[in-house]
Amino acid sequence: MTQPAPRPNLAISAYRQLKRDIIRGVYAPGEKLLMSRLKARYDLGVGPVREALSQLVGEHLVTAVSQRGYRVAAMSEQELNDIYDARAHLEGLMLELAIARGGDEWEADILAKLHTLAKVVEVHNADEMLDVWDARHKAFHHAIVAGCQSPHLLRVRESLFDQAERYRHLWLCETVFSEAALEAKRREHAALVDAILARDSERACERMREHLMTPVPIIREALVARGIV
Amino acid sequence: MTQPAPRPNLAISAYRQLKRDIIRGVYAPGEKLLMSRLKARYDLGVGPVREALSQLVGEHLVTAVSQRGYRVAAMSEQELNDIYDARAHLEGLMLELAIARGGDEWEADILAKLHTLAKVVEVHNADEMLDVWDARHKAFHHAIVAGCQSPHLLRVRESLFDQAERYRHLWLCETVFSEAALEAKRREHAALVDAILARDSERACERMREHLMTPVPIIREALVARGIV
DNA sequence: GAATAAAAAAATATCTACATTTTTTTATTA
DNA sequence: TAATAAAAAAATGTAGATATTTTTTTATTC
Repeated sequence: MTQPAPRPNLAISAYRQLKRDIIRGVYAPGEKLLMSRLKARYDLGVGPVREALSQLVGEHLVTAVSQRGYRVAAMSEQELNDIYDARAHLEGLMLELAIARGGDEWEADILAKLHTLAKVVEVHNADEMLDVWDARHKAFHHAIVAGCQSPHLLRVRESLFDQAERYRHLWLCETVFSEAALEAKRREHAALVDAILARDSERACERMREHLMTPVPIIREALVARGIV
Repeated sequence: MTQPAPRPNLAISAYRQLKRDIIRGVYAPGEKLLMSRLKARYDLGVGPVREALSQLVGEHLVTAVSQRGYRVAAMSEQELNDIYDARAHLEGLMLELAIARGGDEWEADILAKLHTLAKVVEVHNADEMLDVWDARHKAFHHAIVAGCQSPHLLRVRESLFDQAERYRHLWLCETVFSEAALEAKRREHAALVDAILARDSERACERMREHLMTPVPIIREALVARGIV
C-alpha cells in the first residue's frame, strides 16, 4: 500500500544532514553558514544546499538576510523560556482534547510506550543509550498527544519540538547518564499516566505542564556552562 | 533603528508571488506546478523558483515528491474541519493566557483595532473593500492573542493561519459583500470584547471558539459550489 | 482483435559549472 | 583617525548537461 520511498534527491539529503548537524550543535548558534564550507562538507553543489537552507528558514532553524547569506538561528535564555512555556501550554491543551476524544487503543498505546521506555537498560554504548532512550521517550509523549486526533495540532507541536531540539539535546546529555534523573522521570511519567487513565483532565494537564517545564533550569545551566548565552 | 529592508532577491519575490497566487486560488488544489510554467509566468530561472517552492513545502502549502516535482497542497473538507478546530482551540488557549498576562495597553489596543474595523465603510471598490476589511479584521484578532506575550505561540498561530488562508479567502468573499453578515460579525466581536474586558476567561474563550468556527459551514458550501471537493 | 509487455521517445526534474552582482575586507589617502 | 578606493570573498542567477519519470509507440501473447 505504502509507496516505496523514492530515492531522495540531493536537496533532501542536504536538508536532513544540515538539520541534524544544527540540532546536534555542530554549528554554533548565530554562526554564519558559508556556502563554500557547506558545499565542501556535504560534497554538493550550491543548488541543493540552497534549497535545504530555504526549507530550514521556513522552520526557523536558520535565518537568512538577502544578499548576505544564511546563519544558524540564535539561541537565548529568553527563547528557551518561551519555547518550553509554549510547548507546555500547547501539550496541555492537546492532552485535554485527547482525554475527551481518545478511546481504548489510545490508552493501550500509551501503556505500551511507557513499558518500552522503562525497558531501556540493556544498552551499553553511551551514544546508543542516548538515541534509544530519546526515541522511546519521544514515542511515549507522542502517543499521549496523538489522542487529540488533530493532524494540524500534531504538526504544530512537531514544529515547536524541532525548534526545541537544540535545547532538548543539552538536557538529554544531563539526564540520560544520571540514574537518579532517569528515576525521577520514571516517577513523573507514572504519575502522568495515572491521571490520564483516571481521565482526570485537570490533574493530568497540570502534571503534563509541570513535567514539560522541569528541564528548563537544567538547560539554563548547561547554556551558561557551555558559554552559549 | 530598524534595518532598511534589504532588496529582496529573486527567490524571495518568487516566494511571495507564488504564495499569494496559491492562496488566491490561481492554481487549483493538487495541481502540478510545472517548472517550465512557473519559469515563464514569473519570468525567472529555475534556481529562484526551486528555492521558493522549498520554502512553501516547509509551510505545507506545496507538496514535493523527489524527482517528480511539486504540487499545490490538496484541499478537503476534512482538512477544513481540522484546521479550524485546531485554530479555535489554539486561539482559545492564547486568549486565556492573554487575559492572565495582558495589561492596560493590551486592552486599549484591542479597542483601537475594533474601532478601526468598525469604520470600514467609505470604500467603494469591491476588491479594495475586501483587502481593507480583511487587513483590519486580522489586526483585531492579532491584537487579542498578542496579549499572551509568547512569540512562539504567535508564530505557530501564524503558520496555522497561513494554511487556513485558502479556505478563509472563500469565506471572505461570502462575508464582506453581505451587510447582514458584516453586522453579525460586528455583534460577535462586540460580545467577545465585552467578555475580554470583563476578564471573564471562560466566557471569552467560549465566545472566541464559537466565533472562529462560524465560517466553517459557509466555506464547506463554497467548496462544494466551486467543485473543489 | 484485445490485452499485456517491452522499447523508444518525449517531457520533466535535477544538478553543476560558470557568469554576474553585492558585500566585506584591505589598502590608500587626506 | 575618517573617508575613499581597490581587491577579495561571497551570494546570487543562468544556461546547459544529465538523470529520471511519463507518455507513446511497437511488439508479443492469448
